[in-house]
Amino acid sequence: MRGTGREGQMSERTVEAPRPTLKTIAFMTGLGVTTVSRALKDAPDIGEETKRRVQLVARQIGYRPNRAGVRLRTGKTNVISLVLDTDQQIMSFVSDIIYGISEVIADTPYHLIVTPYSRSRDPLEPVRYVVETGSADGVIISRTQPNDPRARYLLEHGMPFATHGRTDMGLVHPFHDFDNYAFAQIAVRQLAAMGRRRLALLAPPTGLTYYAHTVDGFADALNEVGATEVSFNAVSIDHTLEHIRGRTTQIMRRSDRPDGFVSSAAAATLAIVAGIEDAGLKLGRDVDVVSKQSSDLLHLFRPELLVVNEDFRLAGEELARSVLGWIGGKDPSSLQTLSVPGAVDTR
Amino acid sequence: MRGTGREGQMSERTVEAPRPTLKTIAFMTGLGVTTVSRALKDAPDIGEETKRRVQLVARQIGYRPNRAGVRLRTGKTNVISLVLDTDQQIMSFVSDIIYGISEVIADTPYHLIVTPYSRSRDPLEPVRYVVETGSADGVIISRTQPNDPRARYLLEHGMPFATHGRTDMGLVHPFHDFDNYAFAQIAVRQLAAMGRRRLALLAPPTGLTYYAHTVDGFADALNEVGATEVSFNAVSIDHTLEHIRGRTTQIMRRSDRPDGFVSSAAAATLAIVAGIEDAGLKLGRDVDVVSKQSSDLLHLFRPELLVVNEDFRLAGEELARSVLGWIGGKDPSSLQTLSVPGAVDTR
DNA sequence: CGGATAATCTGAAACGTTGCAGATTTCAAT
DNA sequence: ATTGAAATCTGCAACGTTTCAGATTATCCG
Repeated sequence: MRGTGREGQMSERTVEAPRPTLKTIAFMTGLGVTTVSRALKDAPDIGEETKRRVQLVARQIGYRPNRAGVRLRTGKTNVISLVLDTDQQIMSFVSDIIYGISEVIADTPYHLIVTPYSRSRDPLEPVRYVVETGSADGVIISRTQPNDPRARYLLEHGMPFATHGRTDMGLVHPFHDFDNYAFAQIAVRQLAAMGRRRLALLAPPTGLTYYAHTVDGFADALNEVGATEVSFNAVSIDHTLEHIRGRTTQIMRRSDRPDGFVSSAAAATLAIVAGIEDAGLKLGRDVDVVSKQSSDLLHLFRPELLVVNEDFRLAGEELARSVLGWIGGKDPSSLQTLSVPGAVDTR
Repeated sequence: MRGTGREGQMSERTVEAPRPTLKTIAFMTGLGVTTVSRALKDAPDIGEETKRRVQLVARQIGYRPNRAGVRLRTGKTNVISLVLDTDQQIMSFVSDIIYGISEVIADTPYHLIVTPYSRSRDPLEPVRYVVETGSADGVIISRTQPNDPRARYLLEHGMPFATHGRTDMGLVHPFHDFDNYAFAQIAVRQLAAMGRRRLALLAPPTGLTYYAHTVDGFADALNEVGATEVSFNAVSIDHTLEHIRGRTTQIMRRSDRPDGFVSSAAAATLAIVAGIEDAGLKLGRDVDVVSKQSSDLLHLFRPELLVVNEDFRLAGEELARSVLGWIGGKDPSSLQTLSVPGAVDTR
């Protein structure tokens, strides 16, 4: 349109008005910068008319406070950091959580930044980074452990956070959790109601808090319905699908094989079913499987599967609300939510 | 441990040394702040020994430049913004892309911030926000369209970016794309080699660039192998799984039903197979399906499925490298990568 | 009318960083 | 010795914001 041809990557920029600042508004209104600043935040010592005038102008010219300025002056970053485990295999939940968080912070000044870490390295590292550099006002962590060094560290350093999953350290902090005790319980009850008596559990990895919840719910319900457990302990949903599949086949070839499975993850369930069929057995006839899932795919896979839904988007929303609440000064103990599973969906 | 009990949420904080700044180092070394600043960035007008001294001290006390300070002064944010469509259903790719990006920026000063938007709203909104507020040094966008207003806008405003998928506007910018033309082509060839002659394509949504690529590859290969197309145009992978399933059943009940499918997404493939079976037909006998997948699940679902893998983590890595490259001054035309699919995995 | 009080506004300083325009010192060439 | 250049270092100012400690004006009371 304009220019001679190769202007170089950055130069075609049209002449733009520089971004308006407080100074701009101050000049336009004839007021001092301080007054403008205070007027915009509705301070009591500014005249009503002045406030309206300033706010009108600000809106008209599309004023947006400069984040770096605010951050430098006040230390407030308006950032939430989501700490993610990069070498996780079960990834489906990540996007849902992110979407959930996004939705909640959409009409706040907050930004979401993703802070990855590798489980093989120091799990404290990302959290320490955030605290030391003050790069966020709040943190969300997942894969929570009963005695979670990250939660302890954040608490000690006064950094607001929320955990996905509970801890068990006698410390109070916001969390959101899915009631995995209830999940295992209703799963077992469902299987028992279908006449299944020898049940195996594919549990979460042992280190995480919800491992214990799941195992407890499973055990208590077994007891309640008078069924017995077929040990499947050596495996968890963190193992590769190949591994789960192989171990399932093994266990299904034994004479004392289970006639029911409870699976804590959808992907793992695919492997379990494959393993069952590798052993020449049939789902729904020889064995039933209750599985958690976070998106509605398992019924397409095998209609016979029994599923319980876990909503990770909701988790993201709750987690975001919790951190924001804590940052906003609410009592952490009031920011704890537990999502109870619905009934088993047998389709 | 210490204290009387209820100290309130923020107060347990141990007395911490304030974060070191340039001033701290200046004081410790007896130098001026400017000198320290310049020494840390290895400027030519600072003595060698001084540099070593300053850098040593900086490392010892764990100096980390204050991002707000840098940003305020220089405008450099050290942030990459990933613009995401929040009401996307096929989500599996999100986490992979994020992990890929994270991996690349891990040993750079960059942070990744996720900027969500709802497709129902103005797609230009998030991109405009980033440009207007200068909240990132570079942007990554997905769901790229042939004539993409976001890419055009970013280009016009001199904001470095990379697109996941190509555009077709005669403008040059970095991108990473999967070769969907090749995918459709080898899929068709594979089906033809298995004796399938009446093929249907479950394509990407029409608005996106890779729709055309896929359709072209499909058509060209059909022509090459002398097979015919059974139109499946009214559906795309963006439809609900229920919808795809129903339409598949319909088409499979027709007398001129297809004996082969090419599917552009794994989740959709589940629905296609369900639809096929709803119609009383059998995968591998009556019909074969070639599907793209991004994680290795489809073979667990039905071993008969033919799959081609698309690596979204790689995409994330390439996209991150591209934006960083552009920010770093590289020629955009040198930052375009195309990922060619491997052979069809028949297992 | 003096003096207090309230209401409203304001400049200066500071947060941490970097670019600019010197300042100081050293040393070689004249 | 004088000049000049090179090498090395440094104050100051500015980025945009908020807090602090007033300043100014208007209003009210006795």
